[in-house]
Amino acid sequence: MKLKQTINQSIQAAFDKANIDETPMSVSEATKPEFGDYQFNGAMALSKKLEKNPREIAAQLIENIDLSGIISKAEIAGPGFINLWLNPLWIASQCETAVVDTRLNIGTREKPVKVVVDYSGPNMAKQMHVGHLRSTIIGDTLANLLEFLGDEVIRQNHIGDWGTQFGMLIAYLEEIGEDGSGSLKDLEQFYKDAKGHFDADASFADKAREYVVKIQSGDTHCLQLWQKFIDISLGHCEEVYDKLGVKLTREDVRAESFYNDELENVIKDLDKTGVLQESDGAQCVFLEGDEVPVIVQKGDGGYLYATTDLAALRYRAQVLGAKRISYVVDARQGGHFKQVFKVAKEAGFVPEDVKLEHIAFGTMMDKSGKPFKTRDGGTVKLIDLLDEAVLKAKDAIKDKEDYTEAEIHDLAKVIGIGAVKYADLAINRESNYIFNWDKMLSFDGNTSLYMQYAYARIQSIFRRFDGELKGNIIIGDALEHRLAIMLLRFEDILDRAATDASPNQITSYLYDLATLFMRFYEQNPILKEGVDEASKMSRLQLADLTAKTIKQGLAILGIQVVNKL
RNA sequence: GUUCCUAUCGCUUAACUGGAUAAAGCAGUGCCCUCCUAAGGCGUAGCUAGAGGUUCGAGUCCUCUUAGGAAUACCA
Repeated sequence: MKLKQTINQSIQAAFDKANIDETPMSVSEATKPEFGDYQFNGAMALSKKLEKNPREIAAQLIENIDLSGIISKAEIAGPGFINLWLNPLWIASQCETAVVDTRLNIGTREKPVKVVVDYSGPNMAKQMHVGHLRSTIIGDTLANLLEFLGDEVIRQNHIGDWGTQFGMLIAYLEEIGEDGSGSLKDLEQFYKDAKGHFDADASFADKAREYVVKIQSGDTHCLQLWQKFIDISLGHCEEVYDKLGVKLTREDVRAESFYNDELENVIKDLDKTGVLQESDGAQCVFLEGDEVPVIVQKGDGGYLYATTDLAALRYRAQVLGAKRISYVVDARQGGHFKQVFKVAKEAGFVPEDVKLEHIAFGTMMDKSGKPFKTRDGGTVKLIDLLDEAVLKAKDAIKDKEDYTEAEIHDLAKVIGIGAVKYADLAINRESNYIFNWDKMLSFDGNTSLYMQYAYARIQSIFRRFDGELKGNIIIGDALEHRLAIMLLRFEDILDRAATDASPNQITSYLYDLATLFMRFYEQNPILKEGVDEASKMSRLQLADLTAKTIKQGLAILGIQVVNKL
């Protein structure tokens, strides 16, 4: 239910009736319960334009607000605020509609947008490390979210599978002469071994360099080895995706190498549009206002990542037909994307009406605020981090209840992985993220565990109830009123989170919802003695809708729930 | 040097995009289990980096200052 839009329509109707020929600004949620449910602040904004004092305008509007439908009360306050109270009967009926609907009465886009979400993008020469975590988690959430809202989402995993280091790696793979699966278990080690060999043995180094040229010129044997290497490395990534519950598959992979054949054309076409300039032997595009050019071809004829990105942008806009292209990449590459986007538009690779956005996120830090590293300074492998999360989760729950081994095993996975994801998604994505095990696995505060607990607690109500849900939702007291409105806000929250690509708006909302429910539940007994049947049924339905909303919200974040915790 | 980003309570974050007395959690600190999961709830204390400006109204917009961070020509 698009709650805000619905209220806005009522305000617009009041404008029309009052013969004010303006488009009102949107209502917003009231800042305090005393100020009603929603407030309209537009009277003050119009004061100058209409040459009237704001309270006068507000009074005029209030006379024309329909109080028989969704709004039950409207009051002027302060300099010209209009406080609005929603009709409890209407709220109740909307909740009743939502609770029996599989989509919780959330609409799908009238005009679905074809959107490419580019995320994860691991380098095939190395094991996935913590640096890939944020992109993978945030990107997957964004894709889930847009998908749920009805957009046509195309996931793209722009893996790094090309470049000089691969010559060395496949030369080494051939040298040790295995099928690869053994030594490649630990890519990090394999890379180190290859590098050691490369540095120590001049003839091997020559061979490695030779292999680079060979792959690039399409030598079948070398390409086969390369393909094998990529397959195994990608397999490692898929193991991580699987553990994380991220939906990326092989079909989503459009590797760097995928664009190889296009790179030459990119340069040619840039030249045709006249933006290309030579500088110090390199082919560059100089953008207005930028000191440093975008280099698209090196002095030696080689291409750069800007070239690949341009090819990818063109492919996504023209072949895939995307209208929105979102790159979920570290904030430090902001400058690069700004430039590449500009070049792509200027050169006509991407039509003007296509929205290009860099979904930037901050760096992952350790507890002391330094970049996240292992004790000896190495990068933390993602797979190890996830395994540790599950172990820690196991530790956290093992004393709480009597669980069987199997139950602990399953619970720990859901809790541990959920904790890692939720903690990442719950903060403003643009700020640096301080990784803290104790915090993310805490039962208190805005954590996945609290959300999962809230959900499980509601499920436990239904285990005790064991009957048939019937009857109406009755908004009895202030907490029921607030809870019901909170539930109806879900779609507004999702819409905004989608526009801003900010998952933390979803986590904040879910947390507020869960907290509000706990308060409601504390004050309004459901299954206790003495609760009349009508209240019981009403409260059960609100509980049900709360649980369903939490479940759906977490599902978008890629986090599972459990029935019992 | 230049450009960009950030600055909200001891810590991590909100503030519906310019609206009323800035809101949560953690960490403090009280209180509530004969009571539907105390893995919960209720209290309590504490904040917009500084100076100007725009506006009826500024954490939010503009200018300067300060402090952090990042990017900065052939790596991705």
